[in-house]
Amino acid sequence: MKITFPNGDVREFPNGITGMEITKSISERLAKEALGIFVNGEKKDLSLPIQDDASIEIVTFDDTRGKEIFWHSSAHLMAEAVQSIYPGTKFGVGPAIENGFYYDIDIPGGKKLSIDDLPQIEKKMMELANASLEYHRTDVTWDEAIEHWKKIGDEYKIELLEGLKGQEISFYQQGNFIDLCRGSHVPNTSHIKFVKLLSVAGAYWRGDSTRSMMTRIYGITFPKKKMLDDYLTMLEEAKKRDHRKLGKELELFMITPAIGGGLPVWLPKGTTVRRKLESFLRDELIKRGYVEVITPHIGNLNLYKTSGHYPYYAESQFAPIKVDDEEYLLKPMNCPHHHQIYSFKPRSYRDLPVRLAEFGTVYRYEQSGELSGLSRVRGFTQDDAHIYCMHEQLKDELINAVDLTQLVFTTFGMEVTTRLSFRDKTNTEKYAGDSDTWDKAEKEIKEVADQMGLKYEIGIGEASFYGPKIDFIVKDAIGRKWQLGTVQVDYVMPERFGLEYTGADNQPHRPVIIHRAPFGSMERFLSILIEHFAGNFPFWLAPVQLNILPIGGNQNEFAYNLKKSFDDLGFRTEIDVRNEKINRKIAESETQKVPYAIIIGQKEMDENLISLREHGKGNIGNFSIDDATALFLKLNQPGGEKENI
RNA sequence: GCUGAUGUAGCUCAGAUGGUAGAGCACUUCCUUGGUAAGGAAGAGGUCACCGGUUCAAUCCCGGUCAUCAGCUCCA
Repeated sequence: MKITFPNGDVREFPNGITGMEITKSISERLAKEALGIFVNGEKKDLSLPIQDDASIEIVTFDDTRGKEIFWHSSAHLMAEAVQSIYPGTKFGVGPAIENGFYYDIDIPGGKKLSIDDLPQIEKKMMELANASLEYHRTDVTWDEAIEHWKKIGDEYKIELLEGLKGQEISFYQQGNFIDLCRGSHVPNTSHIKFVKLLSVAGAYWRGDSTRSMMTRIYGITFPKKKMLDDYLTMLEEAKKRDHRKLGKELELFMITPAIGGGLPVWLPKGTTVRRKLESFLRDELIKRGYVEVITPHIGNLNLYKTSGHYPYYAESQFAPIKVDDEEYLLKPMNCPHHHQIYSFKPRSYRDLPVRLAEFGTVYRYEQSGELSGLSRVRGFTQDDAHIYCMHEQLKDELINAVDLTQLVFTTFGMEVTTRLSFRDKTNTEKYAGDSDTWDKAEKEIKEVADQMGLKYEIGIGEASFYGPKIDFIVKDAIGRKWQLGTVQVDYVMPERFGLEYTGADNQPHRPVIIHRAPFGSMERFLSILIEHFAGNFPFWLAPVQLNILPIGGNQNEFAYNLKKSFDDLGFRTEIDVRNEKINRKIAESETQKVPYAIIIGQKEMDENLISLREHGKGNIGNFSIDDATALFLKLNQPGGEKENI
């Protein structure tokens, strides 16, 4: 039979040869490192005989698909270790994930693991790995399978099997551990050389909060020690970027139970950064024909009944406030207020689009377990806007809104993924509006995305209740994904609020609304931005831009005059005239991540120069005050740091 | 909200089997006037998260609350 390799080579092999035998014929080294084989694109075990002409691809740990097989096998290995330490443990699911694997387990007697139990499991895993146990596949009938798991009494596996009726069923066994599994797996456990179990946490069975809580163990394994060490170092480095840590160290924000969990308070330095972001965006809004509005933090409950938000999200809102005979809600979003502004006066087709923008603070009662730094909070400010337009204008407006969002991400050099968030058609309860309108809106969004050449994934069930969205998603320092920017199409609210404009035909028409927020939430955006820059803000955003450090008392007057001239130009300048050595002043300036330290000694005074020290770089030499000022002025523009200096 | 863990000085963390606690940094004062990442000394600073219970005695043991962390669920 003919076997085709990824590079196009075709070689002849006897029928029934296994993947491993082919691998060995290529090289001993590859045979050692091979973890799996793709036969005609299908993932298979290397031990499986190949019967017919096929194209094959052998994967190692260098390949993402190889890692997936490796970590999936590691999950089985961990399960075996757990089973041997805690006999009678029942197993849920144990897949490979982006970085490593997990297994959901249920230990008899309701025992819950803690992080202290993990080293013991790791040790057992290494023991089993060293025993070089083969992963052996057995194809079974559904009846055989169900009988096996009933005998063991693992209701989780039984439930999984119920969903697999009529499909091919296979077991995998290594050592004493048998699992219901589709495969494939690495040849034997000896490939798994280094293991680190990272955390243990609860996880609902089948992700359903009404069902039992299992124990989930997260872990990662590698074939080489250096890989594990590098990964752990990377985790450590990531922790240093954590915005909650940097927020404290750089005095950007605080969260205190004295005010309330999930209610961040912006300290002076954090406020500076936030205001700079706001004015950056405000400048863009003006260029793009938005007008700014301001609306109150609370609104009559009836507004939210009209919009439908109140019934949809009653659980996650702060309780209404009763005043006299009326009830008010801390506003959970800005839209209904903006709709009132739209309705303030009759609108003509000539007025459209109307683009109302507001940095609007909203309050949502998020579940306590969800609160996290600035990323998930109960009070936050959206860079919100609502665009009311005619249907003919919709696509252009969507393009403009997406373009603005992209400008934000490119300005900061952030990596984003784009998701078209569509409804889940099977969940009719969740969505307002009729199905045809939804189809139309989703089609329009997709057309815009395609027209703009966006690379996107489609998220079924991710739409909001009133319409589909284009969402922009980024990862934080420790790899968690967060939605930032969003652009949404809404045919529902114009209907509910009876919004109208008079057309050229002198007849009333319904506008379409675009909800959009390029940053999303200022809080969440800042959290990502802090981590993105690891606290090293570009000059134009830095809370303190220039730190003037006189070497001795004789230079203080010169330094103060210098500070004043920089202050007058609008730079954020600090001066350190403490009776301290210059090394200490520099060290503290570096720790605070101030972009430039300006060092003034007798030499500089004599020559009327300043010595510049760039954060993270060190001394960059002496400059005339004019040259330095020109540099700072250039850097003070958004994106200015990207120009070569 | 759920599972598990954690909560000691402004920050980062030690600590004792139950007898009211300690370091480094920061802070205050004094000495040091210094050239590109932390000079020296002294001092001050704590209801050991909060509320109950057990005990002669609780920061430590038990229960509850709040907050934080990891994850699950949720996210207009």
